[in-house]
Amino acid sequence: MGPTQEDVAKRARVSRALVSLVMRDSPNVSEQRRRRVLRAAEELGYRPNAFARSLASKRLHTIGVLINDVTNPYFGGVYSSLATAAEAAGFDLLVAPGTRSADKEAALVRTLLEHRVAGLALLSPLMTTKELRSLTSSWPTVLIGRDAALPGVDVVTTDELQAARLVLGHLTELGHRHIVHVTGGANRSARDRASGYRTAMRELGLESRELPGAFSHEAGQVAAREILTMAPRPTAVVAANDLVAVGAMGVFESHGLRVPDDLSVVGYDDSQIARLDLVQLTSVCQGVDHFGSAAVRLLLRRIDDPETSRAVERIETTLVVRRTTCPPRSSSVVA
Amino acid sequence: MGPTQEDVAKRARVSRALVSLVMRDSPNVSEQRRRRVLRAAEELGYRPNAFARSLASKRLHTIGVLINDVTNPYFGGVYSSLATAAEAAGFDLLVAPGTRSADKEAALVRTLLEHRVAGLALLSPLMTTKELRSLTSSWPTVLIGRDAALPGVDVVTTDELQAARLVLGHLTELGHRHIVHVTGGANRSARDRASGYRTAMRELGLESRELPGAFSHEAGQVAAREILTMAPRPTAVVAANDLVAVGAMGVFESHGLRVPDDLSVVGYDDSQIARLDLVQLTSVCQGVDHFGSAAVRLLLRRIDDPETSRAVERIETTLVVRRTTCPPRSSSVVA
DNA sequence: GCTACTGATTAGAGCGCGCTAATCGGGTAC
DNA sequence: GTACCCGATTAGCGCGCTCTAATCAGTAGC
Repeated sequence: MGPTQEDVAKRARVSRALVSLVMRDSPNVSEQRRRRVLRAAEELGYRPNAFARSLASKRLHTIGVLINDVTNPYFGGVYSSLATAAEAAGFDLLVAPGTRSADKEAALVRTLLEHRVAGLALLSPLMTTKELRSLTSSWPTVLIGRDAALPGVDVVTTDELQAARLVLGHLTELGHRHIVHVTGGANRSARDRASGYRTAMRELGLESRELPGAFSHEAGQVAAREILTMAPRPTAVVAANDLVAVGAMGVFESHGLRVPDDLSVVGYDDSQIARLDLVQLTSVCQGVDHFGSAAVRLLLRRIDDPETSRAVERIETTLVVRRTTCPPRSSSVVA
Repeated sequence: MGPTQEDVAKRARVSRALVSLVMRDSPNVSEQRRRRVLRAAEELGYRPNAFARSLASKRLHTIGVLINDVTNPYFGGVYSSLATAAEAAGFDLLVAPGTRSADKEAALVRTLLEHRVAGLALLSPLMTTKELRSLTSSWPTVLIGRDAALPGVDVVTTDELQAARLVLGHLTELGHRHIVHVTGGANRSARDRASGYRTAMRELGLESRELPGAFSHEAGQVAAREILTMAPRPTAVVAANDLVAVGAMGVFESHGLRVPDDLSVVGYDDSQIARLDLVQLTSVCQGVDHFGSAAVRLLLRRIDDPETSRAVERIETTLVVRRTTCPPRSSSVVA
C-alpha cells in the first residue's frame, strides 16, 4: 500500500509526529529536520493518504459535484469553471455523473455524502424541491443553474429576466413584434427562462406565446414545424438553448425559409455549436466562467458558517449577436 | 459530523461490531437484529463514512479518472460509459478535471493517487510516455483513447486502421481518389489516426496527403483555406474530428463550394454536431459506449492480478453516412 | 546554582470503520 | 447432568493520519 509516515519517520530517524508536521508545512520545524524528512519522503516515494488525513482532521478538502448530464457541453463549461475555482481554494472535486434521470440523482448525492464532502454543488438537478430539501438539509449546498427556495441553500444562476430583456430588446430594436419562445420543458430551469421571457414581453407591451419543448435538437424541430403552421407567422424565435435553435433552423431551411431573412432565431448558451461558421447563431452567453467562482465562494462561506442567510447570485448574461438575427422582412422599423 | 456506527449501536442496544456486520450485509446476522439495527440507522440518518471504511478495509471502491478536456463532449461520452460500467462493478469515480495542459496532468494524477484510488483511467492524456511511465508504474492503469507501449498498462482505444479503411473504403467506392487528411496535431492520438489513414491509403494504392491541424474548429478553417489553394483540388477531406470537418465546411461554403457536390467531407466522433439537421456530417462513430466497459474490465483484471500481461483492446468503429459524402463531380466511378 | 521561558520534538489519544478471534447461548447427543 | 457444537454476538486491535499536551534542550536572568 505504499509507505506511510511511520516509514518516513524511521528512515529520517525522527518521530512520526514530526513527519506529520513537515507534511502540513508547520512553521515550527527546524530547517535541518524539514530537509531530512522531505528527503526521506522523496526517497521512499511517500504520498499522503487522503483518507487517513480527512478521517483524522475532519476538515475535508473535497466538494461533491452532481452533474445532471455529462455529455452536455454546457455542463462541461460550468464544471470547468468550478474546477478552477475549487483548485484555487485548495479543494478537490468528487463528481457524480448524472444521467438525466431524477430518481438516480438521490443515490448519487448519497454517495457524495458518504465521502463526507465538505459541501455539495448541484448542477441543474432535476429532482423535486422536496427531495432536494431532505438531501441537503444538513449539508452546505449550492445550487447552480436552478433556483429553489430552500433555507440554507445558496443559489448561483443565470439572471433570466435580464437575459430575456437583452434578447427581446435586441429583437424589438430590430423591429420584431411577434416573437415566440420555445421552452425547455417543465423543469425548473426551463420554467424560469420562460418566465423571464413572459415578463420581459409584458414590459414591452407585447403578447407572449410559448411552445412547449425540451433542451434538445429534436424539440427544436418539432417546435419549428408547429411554428410553420402559425398564421400570422412569427418573425422571431427565442429558443430555450442553442440545440433547440439549431434544430428549428434546420427545419426552417428545409422548408425554404431563410434565417435570418424570413425568421430571426436566438439561442441560449453561446455554445460551440452557436459559434460554428456554418451556424453563427445569435446566442445568450451565460457567463458560465463566473458560476464556478461564485459557487465556490458561497460554499466556503456556508461551510464556514452554516447558519448564514441564504444568498442568491444571479449572473449577468451578455448577448452575442451573430448572423441569425436581422430586421423582419416586410416591415419597417417602427420607432 | 453525523452519526457513527457507535451511535447506531447504542440506539439499537447492540455492539458496534454487529452494526458493522449489518452494514456489510453479512449473512450471519439474525433477521431480528438486522431489522433493529437498520431501523436505528434510519432513525439517526446514519451514513457510512467512506474514508474510514477504506482506511480500515484497504479495499477501495474508487477509480480515478483523468479527463483531458471536460468541455469536449467526446470525453463526456466516454466518461458516461465509464461511469455506467464502474457503477455496475460497484465502483465510484473520482474525477480530475483536465485542462488541456500536459504539465498540470501530473499534479492531477498525483491527487488521484493520494486518494488511494484502486485504479486509474486516463482519457487521452497529453503527457509524455516517460511521465506516464513514472506516474503509473506501480498502479493499475488503463489508458483510453491513447496508445503507449508501457508494460503493465492496458489500453482501450479506437481501431484507427479499421476506421480509416472504413472511411476510405466508402470514399473510394464513391469514386474518390484524391483524398486528403487534416490531422489533429502532433499528439499521440492524432498521430495514430493519421497513421491509420496513411496505411489504408497505401493499401488502396493511393497517394496520401496530410495537412497539419488540431482538434478544433479553427484548425479546420485554416486547413480548408490551404485546401482551396491546392491544384488539382482534392475531391474528399478526412478531418481529424467533427469540429475540424465543420470548420472546413464553413470555409468551403463561404467560397462558393458546395458540400458534398464539390467536395466530400468526413469527420470523426459522430458527435451531436455531426447529427445536426443543418450539418448532417458523415462521421466515424467510435463506439464510445464500449470504451467504458472494456476499460473497467481491464482495470478490474489488473487490480486483481497486477502482473497480468498488457492488453490492448481496439474498439471497432462504424461509419455513419449522412449527407456530406457523394461521388466526386466530374468523374465517373472507375471500377 | 535555580527558575523561567522559548522553540523544537515527541508521546499518545483518537477519527470511524473492518476484521480476526474470542465469547456467548441454546440446542443435541449421550 | 455433562460434553459438544454451531450460529450469533462482541471485544478489541489496527488502518494512517491529525492534533493536543507533554517533554526536551537551550538560553536568559538573577
